[in-house]
Amino acid sequence: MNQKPDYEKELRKAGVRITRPRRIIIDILTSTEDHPDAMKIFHRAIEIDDSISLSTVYRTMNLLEEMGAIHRHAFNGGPSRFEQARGEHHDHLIDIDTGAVIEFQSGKIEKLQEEIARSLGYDIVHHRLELYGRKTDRSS
Amino acid sequence: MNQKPDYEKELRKAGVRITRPRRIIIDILTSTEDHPDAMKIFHRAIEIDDSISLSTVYRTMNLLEEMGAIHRHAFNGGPSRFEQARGEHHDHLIDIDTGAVIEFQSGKIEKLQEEIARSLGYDIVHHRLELYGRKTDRSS
DNA sequence: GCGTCAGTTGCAAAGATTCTCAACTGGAAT
DNA sequence: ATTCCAGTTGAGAATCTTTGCAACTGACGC
Repeated sequence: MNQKPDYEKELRKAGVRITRPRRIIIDILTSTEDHPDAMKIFHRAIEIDDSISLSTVYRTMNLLEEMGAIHRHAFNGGPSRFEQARGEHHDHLIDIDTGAVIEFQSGKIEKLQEEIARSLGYDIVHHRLELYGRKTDRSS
Repeated sequence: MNQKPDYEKELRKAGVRITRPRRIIIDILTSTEDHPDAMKIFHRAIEIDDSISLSTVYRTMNLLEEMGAIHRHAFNGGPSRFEQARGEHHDHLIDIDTGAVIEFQSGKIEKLQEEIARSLGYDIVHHRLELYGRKTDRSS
């Protein structure tokens, strides 16, 4: 139900090695529906291979984030939580009151970003757009 | 040369107290041109009042960020760095290779964001748009 | 298959950030 | 000016994340 992009191919293309810890961590990310934090990923990982270290989880998260394969969210000071960037790129609207994450996408915005970067002499490698909002109040 | 918004008035309006530590920290932020991290702000603060704690610096950063008075940047795993949100709102293009921060603004993008949030039933409180890019390669 | 070497890992330690809680303090009301 | 109390603070503990380094291991060429 959930498309699993071929991260291994992408990783190899990016010049990084496919190691056992990375394979396990990627499997965990591609097969979950929630937004686990590093510690949660670590616990799930050591059930499969108890030699994996928390450092490696963090390092892999940073690696995948830079590649644009996952997104990182931080709610009110808590630890970062991660989510697979499956399929189309999307951005996030975070509910300030509940921490809920709503995904959306806008080709128009993406296009504008490209234009802006180009005019400044840059190529966009990745980007982060987060809207922090509150449910429109219709009562009171 | 650098407009200093009346944060005290804004703070009071938001229902938070104007305390001595906060006044000092805000002064530091409004009178610097760089993007200091929490430790740097802390060191500058204790020169003025050596009773200020690092906790308070962090707490004040979070407070001001939520109010939209400052922006937070995080480069390749390093500590967060802060910047006064002076005048017009602007977004950031971060040079992946050097960590340089280029500011820009786009009314079009802002407007699109509003539209998207409204269509999802939200009012935007604040937002973060960061483009991570690399200088367009004209040689090679 | 075997050797090689740069990329990767685990561990421990350091660094960054948040949290707990008792003591303190703005500022509103009097 | 004095009182009062919710918001704030400092100190240190706890939590989260990155880093240094020696040992290990993919991937490539032979």
